[in-house]
Amino acid sequence: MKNTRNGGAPEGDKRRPDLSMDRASVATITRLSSYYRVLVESERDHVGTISSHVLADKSGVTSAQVRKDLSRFGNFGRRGLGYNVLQLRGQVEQILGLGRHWCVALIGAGNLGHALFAYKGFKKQGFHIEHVFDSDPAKTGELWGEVHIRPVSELHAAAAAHHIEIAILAVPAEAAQQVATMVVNAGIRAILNFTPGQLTVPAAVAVRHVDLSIAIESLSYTLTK
Amino acid sequence: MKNTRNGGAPEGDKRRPDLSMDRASVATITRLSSYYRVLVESERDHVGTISSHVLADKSGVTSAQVRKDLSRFGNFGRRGLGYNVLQLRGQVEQILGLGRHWCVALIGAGNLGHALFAYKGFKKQGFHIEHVFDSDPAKTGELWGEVHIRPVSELHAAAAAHHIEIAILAVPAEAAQQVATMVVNAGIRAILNFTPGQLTVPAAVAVRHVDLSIAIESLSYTLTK
DNA sequence: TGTAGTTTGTGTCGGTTTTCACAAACTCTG
DNA sequence: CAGAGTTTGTGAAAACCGACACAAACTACA
Repeated sequence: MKNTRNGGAPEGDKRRPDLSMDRASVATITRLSSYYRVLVESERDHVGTISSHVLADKSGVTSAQVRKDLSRFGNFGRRGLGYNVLQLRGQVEQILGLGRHWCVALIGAGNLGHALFAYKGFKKQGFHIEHVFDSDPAKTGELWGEVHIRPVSELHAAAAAHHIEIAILAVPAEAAQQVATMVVNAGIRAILNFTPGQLTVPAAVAVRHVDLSIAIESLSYTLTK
Repeated sequence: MKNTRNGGAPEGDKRRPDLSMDRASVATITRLSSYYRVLVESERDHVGTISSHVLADKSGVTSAQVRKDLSRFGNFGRRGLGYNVLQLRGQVEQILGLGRHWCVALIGAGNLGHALFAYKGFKKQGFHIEHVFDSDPAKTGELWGEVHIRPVSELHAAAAAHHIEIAILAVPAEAAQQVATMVVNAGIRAILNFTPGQLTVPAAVAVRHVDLSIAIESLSYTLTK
């Protein structure tokens, strides 16, 4: 139905209504997320139009970078004017796959797990942690808000029954690989990994690594000079 | 016969006993952190020597990458043999500025702040959260382990008195910039930022951004395809 | 000692990403 | 409506980064 190239509209319409093209790099997507945040903020402040320059300043990149990034997905701007905040927010939302409901499972109900569970940023963008698992029988059965903590052995069944799409790993380092394998076997294709160290998973599974130690070590290096 | 270790040789010696040279990229430092983790693990398992190939496999990169990264800081390996685990661990430790005591302040004693405070990975690598601040009077005065939560208004004085080197920001988004400015004014030159959005600070201040939402949005994009 | 095997360190190449710079497209004002 | 001013979109250049491949340096063992 949708031709990927130049639109079907004859009328000399050069616009590309395109939304999903060949894979963009993680760096590009990360920047899009920043733009998105700025756009939401601008929308809240009733800003109607925003230029690549302003968007760039607020996101900490160059204006050329903003234009290149956006033009990869379509011609969203108006020359001489800039970008319509409302429209662009919608476009970026669609590109990033936001604006819908994602079913997320949290595995590991320790300190970090609890903080992630309570973090409002996830839910605000459609990522709902509706299932929590832990291997510790002492934790199992606990009630967090409306969510019961269940043993990880139930992960497989729950994933199938509730269509869990993303797993957040917040377990001890020793258990990380084992749990990751369980997640994969449960049919979940995306992992947000908060454990240190490398996870080995099939190529079809997407992994994003958030490593707290590495972040602070990078600071330490900079300070040491 | 080049000198292998020591290196007391005067000039004409091509070796670089160098430890800190011109800025390496954040990507390089991030990989060094991964190597470091593998080295510590290997040391614990009484592995005496490790090749770039093995180190690469365990870190999820190519062996050429490992050698390039390490050779940027010195000639640590022995051809035909590999790297001495003990020595290399020490070298990387020194490059990253680990193996010493860092005085860290945590600002924001909410859920995330508490999880970060309890995270053992920091202390294990020398980053000691010895000061906790919060603006909420309800929190102020609470005792976490041996650390009293103090009002942020005391940050400036505490930073000077105790030589705080790194600040971890875990405050609500709205307060982020304001608190960051306070941190800078207190003379702290490194910030590990867990709040969403861009911080504006002088160029002399190092900032590393850990953005939970952006990480999960990148997954969402990938799943959306 | 000599020779076969191993592994590092690095020059070089290829690809990707970012920046630059400018024409085209549009707005705005008088 | 015309002309001045703005801003996008995008080729082209530059910078950056990782992979490759191989000589040099070392080990190991007969």
